[in-house]
Amino acid sequence: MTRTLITSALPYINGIKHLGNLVGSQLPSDVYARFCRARGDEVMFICATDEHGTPAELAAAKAGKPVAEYCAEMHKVQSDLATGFRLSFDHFGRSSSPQNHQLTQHLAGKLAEAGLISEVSEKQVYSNTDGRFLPDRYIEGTCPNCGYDGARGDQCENCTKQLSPTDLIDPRSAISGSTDLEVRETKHLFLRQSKLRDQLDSWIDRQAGWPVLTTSIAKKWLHDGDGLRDRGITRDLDWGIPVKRGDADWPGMEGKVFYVWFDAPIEYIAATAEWAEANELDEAAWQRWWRTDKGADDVRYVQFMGKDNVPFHTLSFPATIMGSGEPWKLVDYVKSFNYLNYDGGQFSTSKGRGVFMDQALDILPSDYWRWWLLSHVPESSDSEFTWESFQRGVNKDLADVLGNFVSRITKFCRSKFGEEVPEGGDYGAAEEAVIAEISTSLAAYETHLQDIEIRKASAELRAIWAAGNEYLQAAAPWVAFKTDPEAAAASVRFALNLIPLYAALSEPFIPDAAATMLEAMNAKDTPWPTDITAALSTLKAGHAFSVPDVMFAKITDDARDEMEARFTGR
RNA sequence: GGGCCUGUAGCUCAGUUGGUUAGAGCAGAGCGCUCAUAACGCUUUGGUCGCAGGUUCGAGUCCUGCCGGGCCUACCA
Repeated sequence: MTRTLITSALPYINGIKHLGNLVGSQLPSDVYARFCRARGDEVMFICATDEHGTPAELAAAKAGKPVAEYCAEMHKVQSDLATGFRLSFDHFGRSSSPQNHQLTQHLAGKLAEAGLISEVSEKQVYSNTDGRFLPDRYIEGTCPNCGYDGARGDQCENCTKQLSPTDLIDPRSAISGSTDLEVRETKHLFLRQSKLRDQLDSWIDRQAGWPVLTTSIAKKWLHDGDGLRDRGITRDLDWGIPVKRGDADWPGMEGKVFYVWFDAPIEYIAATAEWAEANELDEAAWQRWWRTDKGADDVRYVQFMGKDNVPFHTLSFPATIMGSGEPWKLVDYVKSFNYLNYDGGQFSTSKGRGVFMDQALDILPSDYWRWWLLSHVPESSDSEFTWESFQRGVNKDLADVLGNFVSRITKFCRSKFGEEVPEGGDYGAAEEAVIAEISTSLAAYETHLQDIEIRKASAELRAIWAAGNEYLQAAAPWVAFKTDPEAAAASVRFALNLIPLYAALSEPFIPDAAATMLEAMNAKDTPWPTDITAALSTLKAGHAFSVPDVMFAKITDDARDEMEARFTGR
């Protein structure tokens, strides 16, 4: 049996994510996971909250809560939203888990043993008022280049000049506004990625078929300037994984924690260990997914992420894995996405611009969002959410093409033959033609899903739905019924059989509607089809069904205008 | 500044290693149907493929330059 390990980039803990975050990783990874499962793969689908770092500490402070408590609450919120969107994670973990602490410290120890960790002393800005070191972008001041007074310590947003915090005139803390800042010496661990550059480079070269977006970003980092730079993997923070070499203390690193980008990808592995524990399984149960010496050599590992995450997944994390000298599973395919914009601009948390996951579910069921977002997923370039496009896509594809098909054939059957599959007549040339057409489409659909070409897959799925309406229109059982009821019965039987087929094929995209269709057709165990002829003969004469409620209500113009006004932001 | 991506019908996008008359969905127009969520089906109007050169028997596809949009640029994550 094919074994597929799938991870989605970890959503950061400091708030509810917007639709752009959702469509850039979790949603497409869910489609792929569901498809792999339906096809019969053994799947491990992992995600988690990314909980460490300065923004988490600040968000907790703003909420007036201890950071551990804040993170626990937000994890619950994000976990519930994942459920709301039907994200079918086998485990939704936390990067703050004991498993991740242990594994992160273990890997750091191995890297140190391999000579891939160096200690570097550097000067950083410390805020006495805030009682913390400030990352570059948390320092604001006046730009020495253009005079803009809101410039950040890493870059001036106004003139785009790259800065360092000490360049700023009248620097202040972006957190408190305090000017009581000083430069302090602090020691940090660096991952010596540069020593692994050639190994990483040739590894990337061997990955034929990765998206250009993925490889071009990796190549840029490998070859830009002096090549891949070493990277600091520790921070002066309270909240995080304490710096240790395995179980042992790390002299000189007391009070420091690992950098979130060091521990976050390790959480993919640790979350699988969390899954094992949650299911009362032993270590071997998760190790067979991650240790090539313990069964993971036949696993195919696919990662999903937004483009901003690519360097960490193609370079830093592989460097950690390779450098450890231990047989951990490396990723086989890195699927990356561009961004989804909101009506001519970016989604903005601070400006309240755009739709966030909790708001979306308040407005409409998850299938509506899943369908539109997935059929517009930003694969080749950034894409854009507009209410008009959302309304059109949902109304046309879901309500008119799929929903109305189910509605028209079940209601017609009920009125002429009752709520059971009618008897009589045989399939003929018309049915054979549809079978041939859907067989061809199915092959294309599966190819696109295998290749993780989500947009193309959605277009193919839609074409399969449309084939049902085309068939009904040509067969016209409402006409045949008057002169040849047997022929009408055969047509109706055939069309009814399309419903469970559609449900099985649609499940990766719209799982709730798929379940509704199967329930209505009294066909809950319908498998992924391998033979369309057989699939369309599954429901026999006399098989009882019920007419489902309207599956997708249309979005009216008024409702659309209302939502548009509500989410414009300020 | 550097790098990468992108510009194809009114809109959203496909267009394999260059190969005849550039495709799909939506929107528009016409016709048909009346089972259905005024839904469905059929037909059809739209494109000097961003601009200008070049290579080639042949360029949407390759090369150069220019113009527009976007992203990344390593201490936010």
